[in-house]
Amino acid sequence: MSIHNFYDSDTTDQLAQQMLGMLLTYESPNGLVGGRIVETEAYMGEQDSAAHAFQGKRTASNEPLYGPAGTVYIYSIHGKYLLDVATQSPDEPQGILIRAIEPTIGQEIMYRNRPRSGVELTNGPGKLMAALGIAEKTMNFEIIGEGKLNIDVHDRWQPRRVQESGRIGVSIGEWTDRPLRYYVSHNPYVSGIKRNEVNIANFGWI
DNA sequence: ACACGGATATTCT
DNA sequence: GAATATCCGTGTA
Repeated sequence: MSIHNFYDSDTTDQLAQQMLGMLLTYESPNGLVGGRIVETEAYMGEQDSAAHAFQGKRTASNEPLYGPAGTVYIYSIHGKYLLDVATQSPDEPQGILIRAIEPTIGQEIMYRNRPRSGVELTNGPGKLMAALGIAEKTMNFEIIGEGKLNIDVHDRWQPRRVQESGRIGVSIGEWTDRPLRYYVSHNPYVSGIKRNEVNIANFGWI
């Protein structure tokens, strides 16, 4: 197995865009669940004022960011659990936050995990983790694809258009307005998308 | 002990 | 739509 993989094959912002459409799956105790990635954010490491590793900040909880490309980084905020994948070489603490998925596998299981209607199932980073049924950090330091969490880089739906914007919840430093959030234009599972932006016919896929 | 955050739910005009 | 209320793990003290 090579030490190089998708997660160090390009700059982190480029990787975040390329992840849109990929199939994310989790072999949960209740069965296989997952869906298509429709929204991501890139965090560019020590120089990025919004990143957990800004200025080299390194603690027990953000340590997975310093792991090799593809390391799972689950962290909690406001009592929720969020999913990141570390990018670039070890000790280069960049990463990508998975912000929303369009559910395609095990939807019944996910609606049981998170009893909300429609897009409310997975249209946010904490929501999608609750839907998958992940509420702990035990998968930290695993390499994505080597455990129960997987992102299939070869199984990718093609977005008609990729849209970018500033990152959500980021309000400090000069990186606040950098367009490092990416989403599938017109997809209903994108967080905060307006109803009249949704393309009900194709959900924004080719 | 305590303040706060890469969020979400609820409660209003 | 916008303004709270609440979530609880984490970092610093």
